[in-house]
Amino acid sequence: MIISDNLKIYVQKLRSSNLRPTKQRLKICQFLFDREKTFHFTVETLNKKINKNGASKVSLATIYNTVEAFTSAGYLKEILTSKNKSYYDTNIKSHHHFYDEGSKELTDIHYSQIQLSKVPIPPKGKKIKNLEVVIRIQK
Amino acid sequence: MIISDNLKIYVQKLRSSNLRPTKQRLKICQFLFDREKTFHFTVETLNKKINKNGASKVSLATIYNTVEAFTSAGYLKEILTSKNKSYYDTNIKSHHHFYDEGSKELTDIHYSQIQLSKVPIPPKGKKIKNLEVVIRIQK
DNA sequence: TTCCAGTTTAGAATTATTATAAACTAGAAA
DNA sequence: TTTCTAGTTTATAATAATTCTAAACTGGAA
Repeated sequence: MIISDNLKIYVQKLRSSNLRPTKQRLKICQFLFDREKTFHFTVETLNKKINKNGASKVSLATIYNTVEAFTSAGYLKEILTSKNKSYYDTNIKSHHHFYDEGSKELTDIHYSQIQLSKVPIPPKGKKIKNLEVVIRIQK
Repeated sequence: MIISDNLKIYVQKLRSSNLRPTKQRLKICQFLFDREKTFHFTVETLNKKINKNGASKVSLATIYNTVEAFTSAGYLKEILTSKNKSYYDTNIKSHHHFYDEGSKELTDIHYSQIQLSKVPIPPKGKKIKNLEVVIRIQK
């Protein structure tokens, strides 16, 4: 699934967000973003995949720190679920999800697949940051 | 905020779901459902409120068991958030939420306030159980 | 080359939830 | 009413996810 070596791009990207391009962050960048399809994950799954067969390990704490930093920087998006675990998505564009209650799997719904014809006005002094739809499905 | 003593109604309601109407369950029913406005809570907040000034305490384990039982029975609805904590809502009707990222508070959005003009077809063999919109707001 | 703020790390601490197993109780049946 | 038992409650232990801590490490400016 790895497309190409976008290392220089990642270095720039990280610098532009005041994140030092460390070995660990670049490794995680390559794993997350060098792919065609978007990727859904939890810290647990990311940790397993990153440290599967690597010579040098990335610590769990760093995985947590990095995911948090990338989310704040806008490179990742947190997904809403009812599980007590954080889910992330490499697709940061406005889009929605199917959540399969049986398999507990998330699938993207392209933003064009859902159209809202009416949206409420936010409370005074607040503005809308984003709008997410989760459609729970079952057999 | 307590409206009236609906004890008999709760006894019937619980029986109809094969839940014995125990002291603890009835106490929780009265607290949750004897009110005009709907109520958002976590197990933590519910535990505090139920045990605030009561002569007899309801154990935390029972709060968990009861909330789980009431959710399965359809008396409560789990709310989708990005926090690692379960949120529940006494409003089980189809409706949506504002989630204030600053105060971390949830506000109901009546279902009529949001209108969808296009909804995707679920994957084969699956059907839609529900559809929830969360609008994140900030200053 | 030096230096230091930013980063990584292992492990401890914390928080939310689930599991366990003994004691209790609602309510059917005697 | 009393007896009996499956369902329920409870304190506590166990587990799981995340955050904290503080010591060691490092990118990159000077």
